[in-house]
Amino acid sequence: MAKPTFQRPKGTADLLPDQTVKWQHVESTARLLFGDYNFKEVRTPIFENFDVFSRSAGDTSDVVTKEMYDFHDKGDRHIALRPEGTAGVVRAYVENKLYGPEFDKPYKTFYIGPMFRYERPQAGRFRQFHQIGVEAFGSKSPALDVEIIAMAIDFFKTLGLQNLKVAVNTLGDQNSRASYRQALIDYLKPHFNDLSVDSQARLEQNPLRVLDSKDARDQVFVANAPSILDYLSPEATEHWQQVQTILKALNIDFEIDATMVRGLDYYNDTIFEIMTVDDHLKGAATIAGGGRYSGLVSEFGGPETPGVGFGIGIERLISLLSAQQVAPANDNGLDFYVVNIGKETDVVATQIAQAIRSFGYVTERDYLGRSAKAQFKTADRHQAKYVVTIGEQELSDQVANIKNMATGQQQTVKLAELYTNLPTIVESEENKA
RNA sequence: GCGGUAGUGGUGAAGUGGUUAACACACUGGUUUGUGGAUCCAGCAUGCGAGGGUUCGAUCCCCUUCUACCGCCCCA
Repeated sequence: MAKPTFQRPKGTADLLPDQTVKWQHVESTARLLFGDYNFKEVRTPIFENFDVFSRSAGDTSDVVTKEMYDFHDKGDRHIALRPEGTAGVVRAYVENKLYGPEFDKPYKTFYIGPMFRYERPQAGRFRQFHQIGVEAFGSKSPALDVEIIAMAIDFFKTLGLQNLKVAVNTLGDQNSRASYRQALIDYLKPHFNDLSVDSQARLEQNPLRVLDSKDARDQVFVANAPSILDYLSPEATEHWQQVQTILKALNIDFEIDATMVRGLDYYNDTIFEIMTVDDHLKGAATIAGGGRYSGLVSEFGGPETPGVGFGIGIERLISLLSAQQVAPANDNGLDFYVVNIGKETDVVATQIAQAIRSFGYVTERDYLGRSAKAQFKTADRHQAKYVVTIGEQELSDQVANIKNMATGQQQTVKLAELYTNLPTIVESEENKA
């Protein structure tokens, strides 16, 4: 019998050091930049009561009906791994009474962490994936919508991304949306039999989704479908106009995509997506999506409070970064490598390595008792700038050799000197070069 | 949930129903015993995702399963 082998769960990934540098870069950039916009980080549980998500995302959304990663725990509680970040943050906002008068409005926050959806993995899609998301509660200002879009773009530009497209649309307020919904149904009903099977179902549950269809049969009708823009209430129109005015004032390139619909049911008014026009990601071109919502906070028992936010897919973002070759490379160059020869020098080798590290130099040594030649090869492979060599003779003389790997020159220094004055020695070496 | 392609060592990969599973890279050791990037030499898969089956015999044929990749749905 072979030993049982273990594989990571379907749709998950192990991120190894050459990947984690990129992740750290993305995350630290987000923390820095979002901080500039005065957004503060929150960390909420990665699992919640199932109802937190089913209540917020909408019962007809695919996320709830088929993609929820849920289970019953030992206390028979119905738990779900979060499929997106907004619901948990809203829950926390209400539970911690962050709508209280002592908190700033809008309450601006961001989060970074794993999300889970039970679906078939494929390009840019995983069962555990990660999002950087932001939410701002308590203001209906269109300026906030735009600021959030601007912040996302700022973030991508800071990372060095190019070829991005910003698509914006409005869903209108509750009334606009309801009347548009009816208009759409009235328009599509006569063509029911010519629609794709998927769209026939969508027409019943969420007719706006038909607009999003990629099926050629549907697109024929979508092209001539009534536009949401013609059904906006005066308030919704004003909000929408103001969003565009500010976007233009900030010189943000955007296009209005009247057929854009977002997957989660809670959105209204402004929605947007940022996607790449690189064909690298193809089916996963959208790297950020978000919009304005209302009703969520009250749904969780808080006061009626508007919100705006977006989510960025970190996997997709990093894959784009790599494709556009703006991802940071892993730098595993060493400052020092300690070569020790003979078993007797094993203890002092560690003492030397520790002393060098205490000055802040990246230091490695050999732990396998290998030959001097082998140790030098390793030092070279790791591009060590200096190699410190110590053998039995040096040990009894209380000295060590420091070799500058670039020049090949080697000098002998007293151990006491190395322990106390290494930076000075290094400095004089660097001045020579 | 549906459809398609694939699965050989650390990596890239060749391969065939039948004795020792090419080649390359990487790695390790050596080229007179304490010093690096070159050359040369040597070592490195009882194993061909897993489990069954067919067969005298299977990495190569069949079934199941797992996983990855691609597409649909949907989405980050």
